[in-house]
Amino acid sequence: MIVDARQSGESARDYAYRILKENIISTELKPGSLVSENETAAKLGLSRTPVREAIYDLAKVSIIETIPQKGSYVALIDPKMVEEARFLRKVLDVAVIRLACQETPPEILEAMEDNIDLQEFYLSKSNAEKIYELDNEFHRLIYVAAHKEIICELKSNMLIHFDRVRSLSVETVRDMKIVADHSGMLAAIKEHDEEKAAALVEKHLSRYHFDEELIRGQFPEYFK
Amino acid sequence: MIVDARQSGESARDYAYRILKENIISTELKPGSLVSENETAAKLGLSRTPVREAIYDLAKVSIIETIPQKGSYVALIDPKMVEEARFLRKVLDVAVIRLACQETPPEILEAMEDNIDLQEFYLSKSNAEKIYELDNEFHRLIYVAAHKEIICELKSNMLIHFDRVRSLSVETVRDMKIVADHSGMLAAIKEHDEEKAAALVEKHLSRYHFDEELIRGQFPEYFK
DNA sequence: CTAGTAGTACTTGTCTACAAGTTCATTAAA
DNA sequence: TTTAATGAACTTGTAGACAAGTACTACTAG
Repeated sequence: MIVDARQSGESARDYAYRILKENIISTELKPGSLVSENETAAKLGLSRTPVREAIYDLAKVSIIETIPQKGSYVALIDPKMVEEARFLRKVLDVAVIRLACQETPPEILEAMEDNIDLQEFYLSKSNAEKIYELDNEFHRLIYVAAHKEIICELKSNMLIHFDRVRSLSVETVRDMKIVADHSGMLAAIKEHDEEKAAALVEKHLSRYHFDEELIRGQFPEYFK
Repeated sequence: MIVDARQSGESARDYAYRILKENIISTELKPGSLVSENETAAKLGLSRTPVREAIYDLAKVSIIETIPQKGSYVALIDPKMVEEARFLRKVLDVAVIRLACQETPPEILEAMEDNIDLQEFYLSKSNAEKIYELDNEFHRLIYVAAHKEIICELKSNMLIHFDRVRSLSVETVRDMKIVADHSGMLAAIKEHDEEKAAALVEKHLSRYHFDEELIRGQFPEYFK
């Protein structure tokens, strides 16, 4: 497990959650592997309690399976679960961008513009990790514009299933297109064009296609 | 706080979660009131650990607010949060019933029929509580038909905001209509009529209108 | 009488110990 | 050799103690 330092102001629970989530998405913690509360606590320099709470959070969206008195395991990749995550994202993203088209405060529009500028900057630097972060933040801004922050939070937990298979896919020229998609979405929001925005979101999400057969061929032992 | 007995097979955490949720929805635990981990643990005959976990779950959907070293409080009724819950329910219910219209296994259709029969039975007995349970179960069956069980679970957590204001509203002749709505939905699913089903869901949800001004007038101190 | 301070009684955050169950390897008996 | 029993080493579930911070009360000094 890759453990980077605890950020200042981060509670033990949040720290454990962040590290576990990162390691599950990157499959540094392999699907099916045991995540012991004690072992994790030792690695993070914490006690069991906050680690346990973080594991429980992850278990709530079925990305970790806890069997009483036996152990907590990173869930195998379950195409049904990936589909649930994809579905949730699509349905909510479309519904929320429609709201954002109706009204988005100028300061959010500015934040979106700044975000896209940064995306283009890191695109020129080929910094995929930064683009990933900015991508998430851009979509979160749409939820903020629609006053749906809690829903955004719920969605992001479920998205772990999605992000994990995404991290297993070899993607090359995708970043350029997604930055362009974001520009299009911002334009649609400014123009109050719901239909255009909704169509863009659908197209955008289709870029994160999950080629199950390909990944299953490469990592058959990761699948349910 | 009203505490009924722990069900067999129910973990301490689930028990604490269930009791807290019921008391928050019924406003037996009043908005703004303190929910002490120690006090709750004592009342339920548990230790702090499972109670703490339950409180944390509720805090994740902002129905409880925990202030470090100060206390955990039942959230005041926040119209924004009620709206987020209503929005989540509407968007997901519509999307999911569309899927169910495409294909629903016969055993689920049977379960839906049985459920509606029971609703009609309890309607004749004027048993509102049983109808409430069957209502929830009916909608859950739609999610099962669409293979979206986890999403249903996520939704139900958020719905606490919605159910709480619902429990504050005096509703009289609503039950008859909602049972009829359910029959209509089942028919639409059988006929694979997505548009009809979606329209019915929208109409159905409009019956749970939240008359903010009325409730605010009655319980101003419950509001944010 | 007022202002400030110390103390008390709470709160949550974290840690540690113990209870109870599972798994697996080792050992002894058939 | 095979099989069954036993115990050790794990796991999570729960409980309770301590740390640290907040709020309020009562007392003391001016």
